Amino acid sequence: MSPVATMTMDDADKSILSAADDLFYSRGIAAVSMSDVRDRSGVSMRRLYTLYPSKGALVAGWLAQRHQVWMTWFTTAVDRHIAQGTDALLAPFDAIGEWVATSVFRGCGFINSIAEVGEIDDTHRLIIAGHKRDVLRHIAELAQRSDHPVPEWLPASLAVLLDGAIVQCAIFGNDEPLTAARSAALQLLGTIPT
Amino acid sequence: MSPVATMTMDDADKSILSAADDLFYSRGIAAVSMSDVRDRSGVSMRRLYTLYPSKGALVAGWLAQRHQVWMTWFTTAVDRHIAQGTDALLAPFDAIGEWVATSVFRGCGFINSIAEVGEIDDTHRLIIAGHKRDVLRHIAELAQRSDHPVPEWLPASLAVLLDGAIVQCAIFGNDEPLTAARSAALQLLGTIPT
DNA sequence: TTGCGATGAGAACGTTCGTTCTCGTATACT
DNA sequence: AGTATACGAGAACGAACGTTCTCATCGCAA
Repeated sequence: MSPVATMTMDDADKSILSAADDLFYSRGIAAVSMSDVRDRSGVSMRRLYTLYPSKGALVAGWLAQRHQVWMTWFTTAVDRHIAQGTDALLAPFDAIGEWVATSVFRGCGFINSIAEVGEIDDTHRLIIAGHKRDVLRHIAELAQRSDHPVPEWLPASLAVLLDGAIVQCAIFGNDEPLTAARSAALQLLGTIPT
Repeated sequence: MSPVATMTMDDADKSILSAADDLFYSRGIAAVSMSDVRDRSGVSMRRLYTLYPSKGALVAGWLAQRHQVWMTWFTTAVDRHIAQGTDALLAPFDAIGEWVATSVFRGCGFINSIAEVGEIDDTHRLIIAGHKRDVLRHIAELAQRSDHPVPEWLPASLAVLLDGAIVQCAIFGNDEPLTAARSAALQLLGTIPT
Protein backbone atom coordinates (compact mmCIF):
# COMPACT_ATOMS: atom_id res chain seq x y z
CA MET A 1 0.00 0.00 0.00
CA SER A 2 1.39 3.40 -0.92
CA PRO A 3 1.71 6.15 1.67
CA VAL A 4 -0.45 9.22 1.17
CA ALA A 5 2.33 11.44 -0.08
CA THR A 6 3.06 9.43 -3.22
CA MET A 7 1.01 9.73 -6.36
CA THR A 8 -0.61 6.80 -8.03
CA MET A 9 -0.02 6.43 -11.74
CA ASP A 10 -3.60 7.48 -12.31
CA ASP A 11 -3.35 10.61 -10.21
CA ALA A 12 -0.19 11.57 -12.05
CA ASP A 13 -1.90 11.07 -15.39
CA LYS A 14 -4.86 13.19 -14.36
CA SER A 15 -2.57 15.90 -13.05
CA ILE A 16 -0.52 15.89 -16.23
CA LEU A 17 -3.54 16.06 -18.52
CA SER A 18 -5.08 18.82 -16.43
CA ALA A 19 -1.89 20.86 -16.59
CA ALA A 20 -1.51 20.16 -20.30
CA ASP A 21 -5.04 21.31 -20.94
CA ASP A 22 -4.58 24.57 -19.05
CA LEU A 23 -1.29 25.33 -20.72
CA PHE A 24 -1.78 24.08 -24.28
CA TYR A 25 -5.21 25.62 -24.66
CA SER A 26 -4.37 29.02 -23.22
CA ARG A 27 -0.88 29.50 -24.67
CA GLY A 28 -0.71 27.19 -27.67
CA ILE A 29 1.34 24.03 -28.07
CA ALA A 30 4.62 25.53 -29.23
CA ALA A 31 4.69 28.08 -26.43
CA VAL A 32 4.50 25.40 -23.73
CA SER A 33 7.58 23.39 -22.77
CA MET A 34 7.69 20.00 -21.16
CA SER A 35 9.21 21.67 -18.10
CA ASP A 36 6.17 23.94 -17.92
CA VAL A 37 3.94 20.88 -17.85
CA ARG A 38 6.09 19.34 -15.13
CA ASP A 39 6.01 22.50 -13.00
CA ARG A 40 2.26 22.94 -13.33
CA SER A 41 1.43 19.27 -12.73
CA GLY A 42 3.91 18.65 -9.93
CA VAL A 43 4.95 15.41 -11.57
CA SER A 44 8.58 14.47 -12.00
CA MET A 45 10.20 14.55 -15.41
CA ARG A 46 10.73 10.82 -15.11
CA ARG A 47 7.03 10.10 -14.60
CA LEU A 48 6.05 12.53 -17.33
CA TYR A 49 8.21 10.74 -19.88
CA THR A 50 7.19 7.33 -18.60
CA LEU A 51 3.53 8.10 -19.26
CA TYR A 52 4.13 10.12 -22.43
CA PRO A 53 7.40 9.23 -24.15
CA SER A 54 7.50 12.42 -26.20
CA LYS A 55 5.87 15.81 -26.42
CA GLY A 56 3.97 14.64 -29.48
CA ALA A 57 2.54 11.75 -27.49
CA LEU A 58 1.51 14.16 -24.74
CA VAL A 59 -0.21 16.40 -27.27
CA ALA A 60 -2.05 13.39 -28.68
CA GLY A 61 -3.11 12.35 -25.18
CA TRP A 62 -4.24 15.88 -24.43
CA LEU A 63 -6.28 16.14 -27.64
CA ALA A 64 -7.93 12.78 -27.03
CA GLN A 65 -8.89 13.66 -23.48
CA ARG A 66 -10.03 17.17 -24.39
CA HIS A 67 -12.28 15.65 -27.02
CA GLN A 68 -13.96 13.47 -24.42
CA VAL A 69 -14.31 16.23 -21.84
CA TRP A 70 -15.52 18.79 -24.33
CA MET A 71 -18.10 16.51 -25.90
CA THR A 72 -19.45 15.62 -22.49
CA TRP A 73 -19.74 19.27 -21.55
CA PHE A 74 -21.26 20.14 -24.91
CA THR A 75 -23.93 17.47 -24.99
CA THR A 76 -24.84 18.18 -21.38
CA ALA A 77 -25.17 21.91 -21.97
CA VAL A 78 -27.18 21.31 -25.15
CA ASP A 79 -29.55 18.96 -23.33
CA ARG A 80 -30.02 21.50 -20.58
CA HIS A 81 -31.04 24.19 -23.07
CA ILE A 82 -33.37 21.78 -24.80
CA ALA A 83 -34.96 20.95 -21.46
CA GLN A 84 -35.48 24.67 -20.94
CA GLY A 85 -37.52 24.81 -24.11
CA THR A 86 -34.95 25.79 -26.70
CA ASP A 87 -35.29 24.15 -30.10
CA ALA A 88 -32.93 21.19 -30.31
CA LEU A 89 -31.09 22.66 -33.29
CA LEU A 90 -30.68 26.09 -31.72
CA ALA A 91 -29.51 24.77 -28.36
CA PRO A 92 -25.92 24.21 -29.61
CA PHE A 93 -25.60 27.95 -30.24
CA ASP A 94 -26.73 28.77 -26.72
CA ALA A 95 -24.34 26.20 -25.29
CA ILE A 96 -21.44 27.72 -27.21
CA GLY A 97 -22.63 31.11 -25.99
CA GLU A 98 -21.94 30.06 -22.41
CA TRP A 99 -18.43 29.04 -23.38
CA VAL A 100 -17.67 32.21 -25.32
CA ALA A 101 -18.73 34.28 -22.31
CA THR A 102 -16.14 32.67 -20.04
CA SER A 103 -12.80 34.36 -19.52
CA VAL A 104 -10.86 31.25 -20.51
CA PHE A 105 -12.39 31.11 -23.98
CA ARG A 106 -9.71 31.22 -26.63
CA GLY A 107 -11.48 29.58 -29.55
CA CYS A 108 -11.59 25.89 -30.43
CA GLY A 109 -8.58 24.04 -29.08
CA PHE A 110 -8.66 21.64 -32.01
CA ILE A 111 -8.80 24.33 -34.67
CA ASN A 112 -6.03 26.18 -32.87
CA SER A 113 -3.91 23.06 -32.76
CA ILE A 114 -4.14 22.09 -36.39
CA ALA A 115 -2.14 25.13 -37.40
CA GLU A 116 0.66 24.09 -35.08
CA VAL A 117 1.05 20.44 -35.93
CA GLY A 118 3.29 19.92 -38.92
CA GLU A 119 2.27 17.88 -41.91
CA ILE A 120 4.06 14.95 -40.37
CA ASP A 121 1.94 13.86 -37.47
CA ASP A 122 -1.17 12.17 -38.79
CA THR A 123 -2.16 11.07 -35.30
CA HIS A 124 -3.00 14.62 -34.29
CA ARG A 125 -4.86 15.35 -37.52
CA LEU A 126 -6.98 12.25 -37.11
CA ILE A 127 -8.00 13.20 -33.58
CA ILE A 128 -8.87 16.72 -34.69
CA ALA A 129 -10.88 15.57 -37.71
CA GLY A 130 -12.53 12.95 -35.50
CA HIS A 131 -13.58 15.65 -33.07
CA LYS A 132 -15.28 17.67 -35.79
CA ARG A 133 -16.87 14.53 -37.19
CA ASP A 134 -18.34 13.70 -33.78
CA VAL A 135 -19.71 17.20 -33.31
CA LEU A 136 -21.34 16.97 -36.71
CA ARG A 137 -22.70 13.54 -35.85
CA HIS A 138 -24.22 14.86 -32.64
CA ILE A 139 -25.94 17.69 -34.45
CA ALA A 140 -27.32 15.19 -36.92
CA GLU A 141 -28.72 13.22 -33.99
CA LEU A 142 -30.32 16.35 -32.60
CA ALA A 143 -31.89 16.86 -36.02
CA GLN A 144 -33.37 13.39 -35.91
CA ARG A 145 -34.90 14.15 -32.53
CA SER A 146 -36.42 17.32 -33.95
CA ASP A 147 -40.10 17.58 -34.87
CA HIS A 148 -39.16 19.18 -38.18
CA PRO A 149 -38.36 17.04 -41.19
CA VAL A 150 -34.77 18.15 -41.54
CA PRO A 151 -33.11 18.34 -44.97
CA GLU A 152 -29.89 16.42 -45.16
CA TRP A 153 -27.67 19.44 -45.74
CA LEU A 154 -28.86 21.21 -42.59
CA PRO A 155 -26.73 19.51 -39.91
CA ALA A 156 -23.53 20.17 -41.84
CA SER A 157 -24.58 23.77 -42.35
CA LEU A 158 -25.23 24.22 -38.66
CA ALA A 159 -21.87 22.68 -37.82
CA VAL A 160 -20.18 25.11 -40.20
CA LEU A 161 -22.02 28.00 -38.58
CA LEU A 162 -20.89 26.84 -35.15
CA ASP A 163 -17.23 26.59 -36.10
CA GLY A 164 -17.30 29.90 -37.92
CA ALA A 165 -18.84 31.53 -34.88
CA ILE A 166 -16.30 30.02 -32.50
CA VAL A 167 -13.42 31.19 -34.66
CA GLN A 168 -14.73 34.71 -35.18
CA CYS A 169 -15.69 35.18 -31.54
CA ALA A 170 -12.10 34.36 -30.62
CA ILE A 171 -10.71 36.78 -33.19
CA PHE A 172 -13.04 39.69 -32.48
CA GLY A 173 -13.23 39.09 -28.76
CA ASN A 174 -17.01 39.40 -28.60
CA ASP A 175 -20.06 37.25 -29.20
CA GLU A 176 -21.56 39.09 -32.16
CA PRO A 177 -20.56 36.38 -34.66
CA LEU A 178 -22.38 33.84 -32.52
CA THR A 179 -25.50 36.00 -32.51
CA ALA A 180 -25.31 36.23 -36.30
CA ALA A 181 -24.83 32.48 -36.58
CA ARG A 182 -27.81 31.82 -34.32
CA SER A 183 -29.95 34.19 -36.36
CA ALA A 184 -28.98 32.34 -39.51
CA ALA A 185 -29.79 29.00 -37.90
CA LEU A 186 -33.16 30.29 -36.77
CA GLN A 187 -33.88 31.54 -40.25
CA LEU A 188 -32.86 28.20 -41.76
CA LEU A 189 -35.16 26.34 -39.39
CA GLY A 190 -37.95 28.73 -40.27
CA THR A 191 -37.79 27.61 -43.88
CA ILE A 192 -38.63 24.06 -42.89
CA PRO A 193 -42.31 23.11 -42.82
CA THR A 194 -43.32 21.73 -39.46
CA MET B 1 23.42 52.59 -61.20
CA SER B 2 23.51 49.14 -59.63
CA PRO B 3 24.82 46.18 -61.59
CA VAL B 4 22.31 43.49 -62.41
CA ALA B 5 23.53 41.07 -59.78
CA THR B 6 22.72 43.24 -56.77
CA MET B 7 19.26 43.51 -55.32
CA THR B 8 17.47 46.74 -54.72
CA MET B 9 15.90 47.22 -51.33
CA ASP B 10 12.52 46.77 -52.94
CA ASP B 11 13.44 43.52 -54.66
CA ALA B 12 14.78 42.20 -51.38
CA ASP B 13 11.59 43.13 -49.60
CA LYS B 14 9.46 41.41 -52.23
CA SER B 15 11.63 38.33 -52.11
CA ILE B 16 11.47 38.19 -48.33
CA LEU B 17 7.71 38.59 -48.19
CA SER B 18 7.24 36.00 -50.91
CA ALA B 19 9.43 33.51 -49.06
CA ALA B 20 7.72 34.33 -45.77
CA ASP B 21 4.32 33.74 -47.33
CA ASP B 22 5.28 30.36 -48.76
CA LEU B 23 6.86 29.19 -45.54
CA PHE B 24 4.63 30.69 -42.85
CA TYR B 25 1.41 29.70 -44.57
CA SER B 26 2.40 26.15 -45.43
CA ARG B 27 4.32 25.23 -42.27
CA GLY B 28 3.08 27.62 -39.60
CA ILE B 29 4.97 30.45 -37.95
CA ALA B 30 6.72 28.53 -35.19
CA ALA B 31 8.01 25.87 -37.58
CA VAL B 32 9.80 28.42 -39.77
CA SER B 33 13.14 29.89 -38.69
CA MET B 34 14.65 33.15 -39.80
CA SER B 35 17.39 31.11 -41.50
CA ASP B 36 14.68 29.31 -43.48
CA VAL B 37 13.39 32.67 -44.69
CA ARG B 38 16.91 33.73 -45.61
CA ASP B 39 17.58 30.53 -47.53
CA ARG B 40 14.31 30.67 -49.44
CA SER B 41 14.53 34.38 -50.24
CA GLY B 42 18.22 34.49 -51.10
CA VAL B 43 18.61 37.62 -49.01
CA SER B 44 21.43 38.02 -46.52
CA MET B 45 20.77 37.87 -42.80
CA ARG B 46 21.92 41.45 -42.56
CA ARG B 47 19.35 42.70 -45.07
CA LEU B 48 16.63 40.57 -43.52
CA TYR B 49 17.19 42.14 -40.10
CA THR B 50 17.62 45.60 -41.60
CA LEU B 51 14.18 45.43 -43.17
CA TYR B 52 12.54 43.50 -40.32
CA PRO B 53 14.33 43.97 -37.01
CA SER B 54 12.76 40.90 -35.43
CA LYS B 55 10.80 37.80 -36.33
CA GLY B 56 7.71 39.41 -34.85
CA ALA B 57 8.13 42.37 -37.17
CA LEU B 58 8.51 40.01 -40.13
CA VAL B 59 5.35 38.18 -39.14
CA ALA B 60 3.52 41.50 -38.91
CA GLY B 61 4.82 42.51 -42.32
CA TRP B 62 3.80 39.17 -43.74
CA LEU B 63 0.28 39.36 -42.30
CA ALA B 64 -0.19 42.90 -43.59
CA GLN B 65 0.93 41.99 -47.08
CA ARG B 66 -1.03 38.75 -47.15
CA HIS B 67 -4.12 40.70 -46.20
CA GLN B 68 -3.66 43.00 -49.20
CA VAL B 69 -2.86 40.20 -51.64
CA TRP B 70 -5.65 37.96 -50.41
CA MET B 71 -8.30 40.69 -50.51
CA THR B 72 -7.30 41.61 -54.03
CA TRP B 73 -7.55 38.00 -55.12
CA PHE B 74 -10.84 37.52 -53.29
CA THR B 75 -12.61 40.58 -54.62
CA THR B 76 -11.40 39.83 -58.14
CA ALA B 77 -12.58 36.24 -58.02
CA VAL B 78 -15.91 37.27 -56.54
CA ASP B 79 -16.43 39.87 -59.26
CA ARG B 80 -15.62 37.29 -61.91
CA HIS B 81 -18.26 34.92 -60.59
CA ILE B 82 -20.78 37.75 -60.38
CA ALA B 83 -20.02 38.64 -63.98
CA GLN B 84 -20.70 35.01 -64.88
CA GLY B 85 -24.18 35.34 -63.46
CA THR B 86 -23.74 34.10 -59.92
CA ASP B 87 -25.71 35.93 -57.25
CA ALA B 88 -23.49 38.52 -55.60
CA LEU B 89 -23.93 36.93 -52.17
CA LEU B 90 -23.21 33.40 -53.38
CA ALA B 91 -20.15 34.37 -55.40
CA PRO B 92 -17.88 34.43 -52.31
CA PHE B 93 -18.56 30.73 -51.78
CA ASP B 94 -17.58 29.92 -55.35
CA ALA B 95 -14.45 32.03 -55.03
CA ILE B 96 -13.43 30.18 -51.87
CA GLY B 97 -14.20 26.96 -53.72
CA GLU B 98 -11.45 27.72 -56.21
CA TRP B 99 -9.02 28.25 -53.36
CA VAL B 100 -10.00 25.09 -51.48
CA ALA B 101 -9.43 23.07 -54.65
CA THR B 102 -5.80 24.16 -54.95
CA SER B 103 -3.06 21.96 -53.54
CA VAL B 104 -1.60 24.80 -51.47
CA PHE B 105 -4.81 25.31 -49.50
CA ARG B 106 -4.18 24.94 -45.79
CA GLY B 107 -7.02 26.97 -44.35
CA CYS B 108 -7.05 30.66 -43.52
CA GLY B 109 -3.57 31.98 -42.81
CA PHE B 110 -4.96 34.49 -40.35
CA ILE B 111 -7.00 32.00 -38.38
CA ASN B 112 -4.02 29.66 -38.36
CA SER B 113 -1.78 32.43 -37.08
CA ILE B 114 -3.90 33.58 -34.19
CA ALA B 115 -3.31 30.33 -32.36
CA GLU B 116 0.43 30.81 -32.64
CA VAL B 117 0.82 34.40 -31.54
CA GLY B 118 1.01 34.72 -27.77
CA GLU B 119 -1.19 37.05 -25.82
CA ILE B 120 1.59 39.59 -25.91
CA ASP B 121 1.65 40.85 -29.45
CA ASP B 122 -1.38 43.04 -30.04
CA THR B 123 -0.03 44.11 -33.42
CA HIS B 124 -0.66 40.69 -34.90
CA ARG B 125 -4.10 40.39 -33.35
CA LEU B 126 -5.11 43.75 -34.76
CA ILE B 127 -4.06 42.80 -38.28
CA ILE B 128 -5.93 39.51 -38.03
CA ALA B 129 -9.10 41.10 -36.67
CA GLY B 130 -8.78 43.82 -39.29
CA HIS B 131 -8.65 41.21 -42.01
CA LYS B 132 -11.86 39.58 -40.84
CA ARG B 133 -13.48 42.98 -40.46
CA ASP B 134 -12.57 43.87 -44.06
CA VAL B 135 -13.95 40.60 -45.40
CA LEU B 136 -17.18 41.23 -43.53
CA ARG B 137 -17.26 44.78 -44.84
CA HIS B 138 -16.85 43.56 -48.41
CA ILE B 139 -19.69 41.10 -48.04
CA ALA B 140 -21.85 43.91 -46.68
CA GLU B 141 -20.99 45.92 -49.79
CA LEU B 142 -21.96 43.00 -51.99
CA ALA B 143 -25.26 42.89 -50.11
CA GLN B 144 -25.87 46.54 -50.88
CA ARG B 145 -25.30 45.87 -54.56
CA SER B 146 -27.82 43.03 -54.41
CA ASP B 147 -31.35 43.40 -55.78
CA HIS B 148 -32.73 41.86 -52.60
CA PRO B 149 -33.47 43.97 -49.57
CA VAL B 150 -30.93 42.33 -47.30
CA PRO B 151 -31.58 42.06 -43.56
CA GLU B 152 -28.79 43.47 -41.46
CA TRP B 153 -27.80 40.18 -39.86
CA LEU B 154 -27.22 38.46 -43.22
CA PRO B 155 -23.71 39.70 -44.11
CA ALA B 156 -22.35 38.66 -40.72
CA SER B 157 -24.02 35.27 -41.08
CA LEU B 158 -22.50 34.76 -44.51
CA ALA B 159 -19.07 35.74 -43.18
CA VAL B 160 -19.45 33.19 -40.39
CA LEU B 161 -20.44 30.54 -42.92
CA LEU B 162 -17.38 31.35 -45.00
CA ASP B 163 -14.95 31.08 -42.11
CA GLY B 164 -16.53 27.92 -40.83
CA ALA B 165 -16.30 26.38 -44.28
CA ILE B 166 -12.65 27.39 -44.70
CA VAL B 167 -11.73 25.90 -41.34
CA GLN B 168 -13.62 22.65 -41.84
CA CYS B 169 -12.38 22.16 -45.39
CA ALA B 170 -8.84 22.39 -44.05
CA ILE B 171 -9.54 19.91 -41.26
CA PHE B 172 -11.46 17.34 -43.31
CA GLY B 173 -9.39 17.79 -46.44
CA ASN B 174 -12.40 18.05 -48.75
CA ASP B 175 -14.88 20.66 -49.90
CA GLU B 176 -18.06 19.21 -48.42
CA PRO B 177 -18.28 21.85 -45.69
CA LEU B 178 -18.14 24.54 -48.36
CA THR B 179 -20.97 22.87 -50.24
CA ALA B 180 -23.02 22.81 -47.05
CA ALA B 181 -22.23 26.46 -46.38
CA ARG B 182 -23.25 27.44 -49.89
CA SER B 183 -26.49 25.52 -49.56
CA ALA B 184 -27.24 27.36 -46.34
CA ALA B 185 -26.47 30.71 -47.96
CA LEU B 186 -28.73 29.88 -50.88
CA GLN B 187 -31.49 28.93 -48.50
CA LEU B 188 -31.03 32.13 -46.51
CA LEU B 189 -31.24 34.20 -49.69
CA GLY B 190 -34.36 32.32 -50.68
CA THR B 191 -36.13 33.56 -47.57
CA ILE B 192 -35.71 37.16 -48.67
CA PRO B 193 -38.53 38.67 -50.73
CA THR B 194 -37.22 40.08 -53.99
C1' DT C 1 45.26 53.67 -57.24
C1' DT C 2 43.83 54.27 -52.57
C1' DG C 3 40.79 54.58 -48.86
C1' DC C 4 36.06 54.20 -47.07
C1' DG C 5 31.37 53.07 -46.26
C1' DA C 6 28.12 49.50 -47.34
C1' DT C 7 27.03 44.67 -48.06
C1' DG C 8 26.97 39.44 -48.27
C1' DA C 9 28.16 35.06 -46.36
C1' DG C 10 27.87 32.72 -42.60
C1' DA C 11 30.11 31.86 -38.03
C1' DA C 12 29.29 32.93 -33.26
C1' DC C 13 26.58 33.74 -29.11
C1' DG C 14 23.32 33.13 -25.66
C1' DT C 15 19.04 31.08 -24.75
C1' DT C 16 15.47 27.65 -24.84
C1' DC C 17 13.81 23.21 -25.59
C1' DG C 18 13.12 18.12 -25.80
C1' DT C 19 15.05 14.39 -23.85
C1' DT C 20 18.20 11.65 -20.99
C1' DC C 21 21.14 10.79 -17.06
C1' DT C 22 22.88 11.04 -12.30
C1' DC C 23 22.43 10.72 -7.68
C1' DG C 24 20.38 10.54 -3.31
C1' DT C 25 16.49 8.66 -0.95
C1' DA C 26 12.83 5.74 0.16
C1' DT C 27 10.35 1.48 -0.37
C1' DA C 28 9.77 -3.63 -0.75
C1' DC C 29 11.34 -8.07 -0.01
C1' DT C 30 13.94 -11.78 2.43
C1' DA D 1 18.63 -5.45 9.19
C1' DG D 2 20.38 -5.58 4.58
C1' DT D 3 20.01 -5.39 -0.16
C1' DA D 4 18.00 -4.37 -4.52
C1' DT D 5 14.70 -1.76 -6.96
C1' DA D 6 12.01 2.30 -8.06
C1' DC D 7 11.43 6.98 -7.96
C1' DG D 8 11.86 12.26 -7.43
C1' DA D 9 14.60 16.33 -8.14
C1' DG D 10 16.87 18.55 -11.24
C1' DA D 11 21.37 18.83 -13.72
C1' DA D 12 23.20 17.68 -18.17
C1' DC D 13 23.28 17.25 -23.12
C1' DG D 14 22.78 18.13 -27.88
C1' DA D 15 20.12 20.52 -31.18
C1' DA D 16 17.70 24.51 -32.89
C1' DC D 17 16.56 29.15 -32.82
C1' DG D 18 16.68 34.40 -32.80
C1' DT D 19 19.92 37.72 -33.09
C1' DT D 20 24.52 39.82 -33.53
C1' DC D 21 29.21 40.02 -35.08
C1' DT D 22 33.31 39.27 -38.02
C1' DC D 23 35.61 39.62 -41.99
C1' DA D 24 36.28 39.60 -46.75
C1' DT D 25 34.51 41.87 -50.80
C1' DC D 26 32.65 45.48 -53.64
C1' DG D 27 31.28 50.08 -55.49
C1' DC D 28 32.76 54.51 -55.58
C1' DA D 29 34.79 59.23 -54.69
C1' DA D 30 39.22 61.74 -54.84
